[in-house]
Amino acid sequence: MPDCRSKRQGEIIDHAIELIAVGGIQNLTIKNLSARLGVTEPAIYRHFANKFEIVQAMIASFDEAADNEITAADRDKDGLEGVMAFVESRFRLVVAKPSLAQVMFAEEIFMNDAELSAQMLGMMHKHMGRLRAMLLEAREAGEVRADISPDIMLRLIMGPVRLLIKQWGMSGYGFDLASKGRELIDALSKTLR
Amino acid sequence: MPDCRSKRQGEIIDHAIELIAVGGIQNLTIKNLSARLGVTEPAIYRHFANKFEIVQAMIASFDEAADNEITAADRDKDGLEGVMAFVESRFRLVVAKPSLAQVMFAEEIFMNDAELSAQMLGMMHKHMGRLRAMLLEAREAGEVRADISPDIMLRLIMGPVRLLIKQWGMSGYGFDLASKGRELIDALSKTLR
Amino acid sequence: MPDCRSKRQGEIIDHAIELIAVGGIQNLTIKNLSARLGVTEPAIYRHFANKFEIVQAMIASFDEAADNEITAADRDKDGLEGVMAFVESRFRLVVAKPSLAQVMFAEEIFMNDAELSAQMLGMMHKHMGRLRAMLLEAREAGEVRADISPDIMLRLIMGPVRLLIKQWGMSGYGFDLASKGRELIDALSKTLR
Amino acid sequence: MPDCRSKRQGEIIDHAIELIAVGGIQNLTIKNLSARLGVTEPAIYRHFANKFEIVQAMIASFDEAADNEITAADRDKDGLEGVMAFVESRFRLVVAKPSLAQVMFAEEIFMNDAELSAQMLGMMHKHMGRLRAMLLEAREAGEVRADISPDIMLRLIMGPVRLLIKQWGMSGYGFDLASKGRELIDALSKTLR
DNA sequence: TATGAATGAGTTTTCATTCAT
DNA sequence: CATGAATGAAAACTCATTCAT
Repeated sequence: MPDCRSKRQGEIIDHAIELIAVGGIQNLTIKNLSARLGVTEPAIYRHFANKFEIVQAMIASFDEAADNEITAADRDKDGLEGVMAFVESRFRLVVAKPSLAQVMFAEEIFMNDAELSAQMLGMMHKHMGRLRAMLLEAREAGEVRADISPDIMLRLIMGPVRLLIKQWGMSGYGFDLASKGRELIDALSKTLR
Repeated sequence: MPDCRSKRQGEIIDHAIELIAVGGIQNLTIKNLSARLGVTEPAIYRHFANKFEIVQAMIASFDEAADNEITAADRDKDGLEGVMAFVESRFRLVVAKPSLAQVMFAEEIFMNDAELSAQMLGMMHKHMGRLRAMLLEAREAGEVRADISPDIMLRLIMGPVRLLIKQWGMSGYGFDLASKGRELIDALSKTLR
Repeated sequence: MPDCRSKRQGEIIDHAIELIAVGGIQNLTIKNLSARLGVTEPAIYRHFANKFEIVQAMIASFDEAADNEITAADRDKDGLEGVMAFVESRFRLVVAKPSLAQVMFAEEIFMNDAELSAQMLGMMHKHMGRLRAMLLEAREAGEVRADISPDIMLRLIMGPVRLLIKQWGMSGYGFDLASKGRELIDALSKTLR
Repeated sequence: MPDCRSKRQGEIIDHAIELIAVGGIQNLTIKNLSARLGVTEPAIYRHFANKFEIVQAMIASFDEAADNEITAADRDKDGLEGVMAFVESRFRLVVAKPSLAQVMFAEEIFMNDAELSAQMLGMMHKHMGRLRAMLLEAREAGEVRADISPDIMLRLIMGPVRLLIKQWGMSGYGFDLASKGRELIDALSKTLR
């Protein structure tokens, strides 16, 4: 639903993400935000009722961004192929918008507020749920080994993906994530089959 | 070296960790800290020059805690056995002090300050370096598969470990980490051999 | 250049001077300042980034005030006449804005900060330099005695001027500075010729 | 009355003077003072009931120091000779204890507190009174010109003395005060006779 | 005579937010 | 749609001082 969001709101969210990427949530202040936008602080309140709503909209935008990155073709895939398409889309996502690397998988950033924390957790669960469904298909189709519970296998997949993306962010985007990502996907294929 | 730290300083650090575990760095204020200790705010400054030094000492304490958790027996182990002993010690560590689960692997918490950020990154690199050395031994001894680069294999191991610990923390310690940890270690043994 | 300063900034500076005049720099607190202005403390920070900048602007304003007090006519004068016009302008200045009496010549007030201290010293040197130039003219023109070095004569002039102004301030403006000033100028004329 | 003051009290006062000389009264804190003395803060309170008493004792010590600097021989002198002996003793005083240069004549330092302010003013008046008496003698003896009121002449003398000492302090003792002082005394003799 | 630990009151400054224009 | 001016609350930290030991 990018329709329910004005152009200016989108800009605010983008700058908010970048502020967090650069200096953590402590860096996300209305002052810093307005400075980046080149407006005064009260101007922000023309577009969002308060800071909470900005952060909320920001978290919602992660979901959207993730969804948009999964192509129509990918949506048809299932089983192990679907799992891998999902993982690939994560890498494409952060390569396209690097500041997401430090924010998207850092649930602890929003620990501050119970509601935001729940929203992040819900998102994580939702994505994990989608993955798990595909993984179960793969398992029934015999595409992946059956001696590891889907629960654990989920972590064997997403753990390294998240760690690689986090390290990329922390390194200041200091290596080629796309190629490292392909390597990782390759390794996952080898070990899980 | 806990000798360089007074009893009171240790208490302050413990409470600081718990404050962050509960509500993120935004929750680590001198006010909250002193309230938990049952003293007034200025009392904190008898023990640390400023907030920065508290956080710094806190990060240093992670290192110590991790070191202390690796038993003498573990230190003799090498190769794949050493890797698994390392991973096991991580689980033991957070089980013994659960609040570490939300803090130890959350490098983004300290993004705020370049120096603290570097300190966390350095710690991560140090631990990863130790693991990599053992992994190379395991590889030469033929204990692990050779078709995956040690670099990637490192992430295949620590990624899931970190994710499991994080999920345990986010769930409010809602599942048995020790048993899930054993399951994970088992799965890693199966896939990497 | 009062153009670079907003109306509100000018007010803040004026109140800052008066606070120092009444109770020294220890009396110049954001709290006292805002109370005098009838606003809350944070309101000050809309007009100055921090306390240091207030004091800096205050010192700069001394310079301006002094410059403005020297009339166009005075600027044309040179030699001994110029010197005396300069001295007279000092008296006019503090009579017009008495709180300056306790602040303008009290370099030690700003000892606290090296930069402010240097700024005050620089101002003193600048004014002394102007005086010295006129004094040298007077000397060459034979208007003043030649058996005293210009360096020392400078102090013979400004020392008493500063002391008189200081005493006026310390006395709570308890005597007629204008008439005492004229007396002093008269005495200087007699002794230096 | 140095008898009524313990050795430790004298040390505290000396360090207090130096703290002010270096960074103004804002630099005179119990913390800084105890740090210089190499003791903890409460230790100070063994020797003085509170900060106010330290500053009061410090001001009293100026008086003493000034008195001690006037030699027995000088005390016999009167008239212009007495005046000049007084002035010379001022220069000897600050040369012997340079930190006094920034404190002794800076009445505004104690503006903060009415009582201390009055104490400083009283000291100034006392010294000026002594000088005035000698100046009147000199006048009656025809040693100094009679066309300048003693009041003004007092300022013609002490103004330059104070300014020279202040400049010496502000310059970081960057010139030879003794020789400049002699030059000044010489100039005063020439102009006032 | 000194220390370790603490405190109440205050410091400068930042934060999210409001409101009249 | 945006600004200038402000605010209540809270942040980190400092200050003089106290008290048990």
